[in-house]
Amino acid sequence: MLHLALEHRLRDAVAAVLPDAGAANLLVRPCPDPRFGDYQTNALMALAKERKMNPRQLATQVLENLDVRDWCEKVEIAGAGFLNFRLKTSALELTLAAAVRGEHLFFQKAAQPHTIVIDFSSPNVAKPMHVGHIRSTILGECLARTLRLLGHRVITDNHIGDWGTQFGKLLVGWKRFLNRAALETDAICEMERLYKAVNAACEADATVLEQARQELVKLQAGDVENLALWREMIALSQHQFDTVYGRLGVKFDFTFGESFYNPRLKAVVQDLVAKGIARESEGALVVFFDDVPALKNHPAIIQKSDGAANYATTDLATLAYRLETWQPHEIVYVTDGRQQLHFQQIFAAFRKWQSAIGNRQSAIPKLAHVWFGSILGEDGKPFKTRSGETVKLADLLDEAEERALKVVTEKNPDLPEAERQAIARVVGLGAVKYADLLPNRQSDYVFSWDKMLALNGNTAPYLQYAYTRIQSIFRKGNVGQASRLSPSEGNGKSETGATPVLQVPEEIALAKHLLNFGLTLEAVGEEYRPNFLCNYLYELAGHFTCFYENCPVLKAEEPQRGSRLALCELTARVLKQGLEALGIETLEQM
RNA sequence: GCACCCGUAGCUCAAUUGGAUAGAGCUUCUGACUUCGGAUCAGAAGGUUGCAGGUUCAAGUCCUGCCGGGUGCGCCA
Repeated sequence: MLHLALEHRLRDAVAAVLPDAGAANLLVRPCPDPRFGDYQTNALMALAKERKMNPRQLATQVLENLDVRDWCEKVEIAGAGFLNFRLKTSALELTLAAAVRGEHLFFQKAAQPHTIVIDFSSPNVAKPMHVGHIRSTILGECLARTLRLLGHRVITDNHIGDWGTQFGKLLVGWKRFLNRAALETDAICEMERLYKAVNAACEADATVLEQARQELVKLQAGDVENLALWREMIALSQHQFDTVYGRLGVKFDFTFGESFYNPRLKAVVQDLVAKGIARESEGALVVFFDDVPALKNHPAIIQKSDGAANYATTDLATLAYRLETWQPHEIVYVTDGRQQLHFQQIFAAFRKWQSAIGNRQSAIPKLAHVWFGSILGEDGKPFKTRSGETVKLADLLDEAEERALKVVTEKNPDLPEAERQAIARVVGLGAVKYADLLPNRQSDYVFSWDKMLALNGNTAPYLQYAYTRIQSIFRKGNVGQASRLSPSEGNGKSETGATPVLQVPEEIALAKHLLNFGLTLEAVGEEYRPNFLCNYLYELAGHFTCFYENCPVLKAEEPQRGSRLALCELTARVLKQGLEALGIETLEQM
């Protein structure tokens, strides 16, 4: 929070010394070690180097023009040219007091809100959602929530796989092997069975394969019966998606599947050819990237030699649609890392296309492929069930809740069963999500029930527990909801409406960490890395427990009691808000 | 063969434009007032960041080579 103010003043000071210096890299970040101070900037060293200046001398000059007396003790020059800032306790108290009054929760909305399209989850019709969809879904949802929290206009779009060659086989299966009763019991399971049955039949009998082709051609030609069946398959699948998303708390603004873009594909291909971006090669229409070294040997096919479009065509049409419909600043794709080459091609082709159209550089959105690694089993190989099948997402969530219920029952056997189940749902789902968000997204991670449901260590239950302990203080102290913080009050009348007065090191450390919530949210949004937020919240919980161990709240005398209650309240609100950004719920007790 | 990603403590993972003495958890060991919830906390132990060079005031991070692992590579998505 205050780092922004410091940054602002730093820019002024640098501008006074070096009027032509760019401000973009003049960042103020938390110190890695509290002994150096609370915040630092190392930007002056880079700046000095650029201009072949003596870094400490530059630091001295900047310091002469730097006025941060409102917030900081004496600023120090250290090492090769760091500036170290140490916050005044009074500045901390003022910032906390503003938060108590509900003026902010340690973050600021973006000064210039962006429109950001996020494409994630993307399951396939007629197939069960499985673990392969979990990271995309959870990461995408978290990014959407975080960016919205920061004030951006976020548009989530589920690009489901509702078109393609598999429907030929599915239609054959539907017409020949459909078991209506099974379809009503478990539609996805039945459709999966049909697909497998036809696949097997195709291998045994080539005429079945031919039938599948014909059904596909009929579907593509708009055959009424096939279209109706196809729509039914989508509707049944959507029902499954909705169930899973409902459990996960995931919502989409739009679900424009691949088929949505069918009517646009021809025009896209024609335009790419007309603009000289795609050309014929071996019967197909292909985009070559001679000017992009990494893609020199990887051209993209946008129309197969049989005249059909493929996924590259659909993705380009999708980009064009999003651009003309929403004029976004950014379009973000959350998929696994294996699609890196594909998205490089799509992005490169799209840029060529846009500049050929004559779109100005500034009108072309930033395109980001937010990719992630695989989920592995404890044996280090792709995560599968014991029998070697992919793990269905619904089963995984069931198991998470079951395992959480066991733990809850063990810890709290006296709670009524319904309550234990409600807790188990929040704890179990939170654990799964957190386990997915905590690792750096680009690394593969090993799936472990024991680790994610562990009650200590860097896990969701630990954070949820920290939250419930705070709530417990309020219950015990009879500090009801009504008398607690709300944006409209905070005139000091209520017990927690008191202005925090920071006296002991644990209070100060906790307060300083609260201030960095916004910095963390911004980093998550800029780097698309929710693990920054996970680690921030874990550290926050750590600072809180340290405070909790050393600073009695309810037993303290006024005004310290009110001040500490306010610290508790602010911590609880940041924990709740942070977990909410991760898509994880909190509980009053567990 | 080419391209991309990864290699950090016994294990699982962090490390914010390259930034100061590489941090957590698990495990092990030692402790903590009938405790505002012990589902907790404090402390200890654990490292030549795969190897060898290079750039830099500063390298886990950038460059080159090598070793080991994963993934992808024109008509699937």
